Amino acid sequence: MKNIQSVPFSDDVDLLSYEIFNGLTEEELDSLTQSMSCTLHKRGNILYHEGSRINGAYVVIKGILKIYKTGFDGKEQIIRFAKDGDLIGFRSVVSDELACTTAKVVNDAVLCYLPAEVLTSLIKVNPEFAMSLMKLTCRELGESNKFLTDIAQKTVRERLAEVLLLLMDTFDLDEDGTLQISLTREELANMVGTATESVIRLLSEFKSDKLIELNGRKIKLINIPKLIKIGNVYI
Amino acid sequence: MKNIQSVPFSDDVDLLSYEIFNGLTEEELDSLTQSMSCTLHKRGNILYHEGSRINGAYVVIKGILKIYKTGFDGKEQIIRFAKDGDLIGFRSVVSDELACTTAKVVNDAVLCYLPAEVLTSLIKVNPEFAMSLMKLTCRELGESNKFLTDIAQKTVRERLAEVLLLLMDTFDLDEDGTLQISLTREELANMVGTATESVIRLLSEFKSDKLIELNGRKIKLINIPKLIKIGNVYI
DNA sequence: CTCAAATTATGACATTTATCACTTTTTTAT
DNA sequence: ATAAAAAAGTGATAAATGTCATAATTTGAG
Repeated sequence: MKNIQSVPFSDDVDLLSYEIFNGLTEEELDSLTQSMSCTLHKRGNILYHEGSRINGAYVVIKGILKIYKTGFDGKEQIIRFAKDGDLIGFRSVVSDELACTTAKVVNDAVLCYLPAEVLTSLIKVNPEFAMSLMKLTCRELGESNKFLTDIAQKTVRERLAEVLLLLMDTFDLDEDGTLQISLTREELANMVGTATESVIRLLSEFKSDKLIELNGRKIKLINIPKLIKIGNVYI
Repeated sequence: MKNIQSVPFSDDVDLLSYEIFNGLTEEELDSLTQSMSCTLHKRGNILYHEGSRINGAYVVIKGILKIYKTGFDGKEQIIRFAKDGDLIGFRSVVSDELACTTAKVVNDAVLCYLPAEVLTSLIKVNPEFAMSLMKLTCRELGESNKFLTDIAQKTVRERLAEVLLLLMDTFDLDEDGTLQISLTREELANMVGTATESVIRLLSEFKSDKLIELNGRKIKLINIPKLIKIGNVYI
């Protein structure tokens, strides 16, 4: 069994390159580097479960994770994805509540663990760090509210177009316009908030309408302005 | 015209009694009291509009406001209500973004204005205050994600039951079990994320099923356990 | 108090979306 | 390489919800 889900990661990691740590002093960064342990996590590995107690946050060095909630009937609702430079799990650490989401590795990831004490003491010692963390949370809150409104008011078709554009913004396209992330139809459905079959049908429609091209899980966006129009996305 | 939408409010306001200001020192509280101006706002008054720049936050001393986003077709989505002791508008101040919601007075309110500079300097000077503000935001984020999942996965019927219970938790019931807040059917629909007609029909159903009693905008909850069951609400 | 405006209510109907049952294709583990 | 499992795809159908039209009722400004 490939049950070795997390193994030590030895490469040097340069924390400074991550936006969140901008405000830290030289010494703070050094001691932070000391107290962090980095591990490699395989696809499918769950970092923490909704409802569990978290004793620290993770810095995503590499890879992709999905952050989702589980509805009462077991269906996942993907809240967001985390990628390089993102800090996950700190919401629960800060608010001192149980994890309200599950974090699962989608693309193999290198993660550095940041113990709660270290995080909270940094917040208390370095106001600039506290401020940037707060900014982060506030932005997330803004996005969450935006998405809430979309799910409440837009049709599934609109939301799917929007999600494709969101994935483009988050993970970019490669040279030929293909989304750099590949998700199952079910995962797409869990982002959009609909049934898997609905996503399958709508993707086919988008394909017939020459908005996208499909190649297994690879989605190539070929008419972005039209997708923007369908999704009623203004930026 | 009753266009006098905001008038000075002279009564003494005891900031200490609000949870958010717990961590402040005597002096900080004093100077805060100095720099704040309190005003009375009438029902219907809009404090700030989505998309506008905010130069400060407001402490709600008394009254109720609805915080909502406007969808692309003009339909409101109520994100939450603010009442005594709540701090509103600080998300935009902290994240340094335009307001992503509109705040409108539902029940006449006394609000104290807290200029951005004062707020940010407090965050930088007092780590405990920063921490409690961050906790607040993190909790809000948790709630927003919870609601997002509910809207994505639950039926309108379930969500309406849930919203009634949420209103009970937020605003309490009076002696005979009636919700202390009265909203129009449209406002309820804008919370639930559905059409006004659907709310009207479902409320009638709940009434026939002896779960609630209706008296104009007053809603009396008479079978809370059943509402919990219908709404799939676990606490 | 009075009247216009807003809200509530209701029925008929259209549309969207979910569900179920099943086949085909792809992925994954050994 | 191959079998088993997972995912993708499709059609038929049901259920939920939105929309529109219109009437009744309530609210609130003057």
